[in-house]
Amino acid sequence: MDKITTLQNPDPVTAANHIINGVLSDKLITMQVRCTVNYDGRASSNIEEGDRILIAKPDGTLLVHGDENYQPINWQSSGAEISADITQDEQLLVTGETDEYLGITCTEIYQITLFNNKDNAELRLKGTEEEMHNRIVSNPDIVEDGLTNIVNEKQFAFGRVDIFGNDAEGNTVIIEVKRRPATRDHAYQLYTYLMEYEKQEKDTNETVRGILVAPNCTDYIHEILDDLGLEYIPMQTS
Amino acid sequence: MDKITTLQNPDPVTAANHIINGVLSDKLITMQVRCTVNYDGRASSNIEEGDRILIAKPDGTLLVHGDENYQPINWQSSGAEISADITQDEQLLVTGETDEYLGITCTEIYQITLFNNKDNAELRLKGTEEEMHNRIVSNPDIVEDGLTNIVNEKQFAFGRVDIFGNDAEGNTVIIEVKRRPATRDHAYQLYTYLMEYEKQEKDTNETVRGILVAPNCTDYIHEILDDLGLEYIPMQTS
DNA sequence: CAGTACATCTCGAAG
DNA sequence: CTTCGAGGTGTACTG
Repeated sequence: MDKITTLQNPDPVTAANHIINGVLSDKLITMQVRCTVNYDGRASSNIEEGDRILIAKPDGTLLVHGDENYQPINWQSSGAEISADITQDEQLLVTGETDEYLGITCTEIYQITLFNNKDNAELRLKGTEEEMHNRIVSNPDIVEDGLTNIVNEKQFAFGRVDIFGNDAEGNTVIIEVKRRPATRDHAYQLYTYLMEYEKQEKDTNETVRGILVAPNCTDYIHEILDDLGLEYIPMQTS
Repeated sequence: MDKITTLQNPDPVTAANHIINGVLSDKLITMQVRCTVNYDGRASSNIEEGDRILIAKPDGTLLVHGDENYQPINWQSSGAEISADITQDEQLLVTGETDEYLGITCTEIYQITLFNNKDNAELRLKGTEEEMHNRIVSNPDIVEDGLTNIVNEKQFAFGRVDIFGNDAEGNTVIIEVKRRPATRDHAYQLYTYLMEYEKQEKDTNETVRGILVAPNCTDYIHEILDDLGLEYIPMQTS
């Protein structure tokens, strides 16, 4: 069978049949069309007529891409039931339905491509937060010399601490790890852990330190950390 | 000029010229190819050979879509410089570069489509957080009877409080509004505001309450709010 | 330009 | 099945 089946400027009925064909045989479908789009679900929207690219995937993903931006202008996530019909005024209507509705009414159909694709490869990604955790746990000295009793992902009533342990002086250390430059929210999260730990878990005479580990930190965020009595240690993702 | 220009099974050199042509004339480019993908930037990744769809937009967006999921398996956001070249072993290499690098090496080129699209339509979306703010400010009773001195977006040294005011007993009220179900981060944010307000702003005898307004809240989040001495008020987006 | 917060977030993993 | 948290999050808006 051919990898590619392409129709150019089909009439709506031929187009609908072609699409249904592609959906039934698990093809990756791409269309260049002029269309209006209506969405109703978690939010609702509709868009005026324009030229767009549609992608329908065998897993039920339906994307409407315009001429700019990473994001589709409208979409249905995987799991939708994709179908094609003819409206009363003889136009192609492509729909993706779950409990939400996405309808694409096509006034012009420039091209439809069915792609009989094969893709078994898997993506391997490096530089994740998990990797940073592992590096710290296996060698805590990269955060600070003398850290001991390291526990990864320690659960408390108030939340789950990324890395928990003691410093060289025996003080309790709560470490929050981020793979992105530090933000206010990161500071708030660590601060809340510190306060709640002190309220719920702290022994008398126990001193608790909060350390934010991230690849970067602006002066502004550093001030917030200072205000909140927290420390910052830089660490790259890889 | 034609809306659509399509090449099927071009040789790599013809393909590269066609792509460069499309980029220079601001076309929306779609390709069906067999390729490997390498990414290096905020993270890094590579993925083995497989059949995929490429989309290159005139704003510099470059998407590599597989046969499942809303998300591309790899991409470059708008602003990238898209180009096409021939490798030493005579293969088509499509790249998108900013300070990050995305390289797509094509071992098979099934089809390339240039789409001379026109899209001036705008999307209108309903159900935002701003709407919720407005509803509360114009009628605070929907949060709680007797709220007064309501200030929207009040700025403090420690951050910007969504809604600030007094309750019927004259206590200070800090309200954080979310249009989505409450999360841990929302609780931590509000808690930090409360603590910092008490530390920096509170008069003697002043009592401060923190209220999280959101359309929904799980038991787990409600426990966290309870632990932190915060309140939750449900409110729908529309 | 950085900082901030929303999003029809998506998506995978864990409980 | 829901819940939770990360993501190369992207995106718009404010100062």
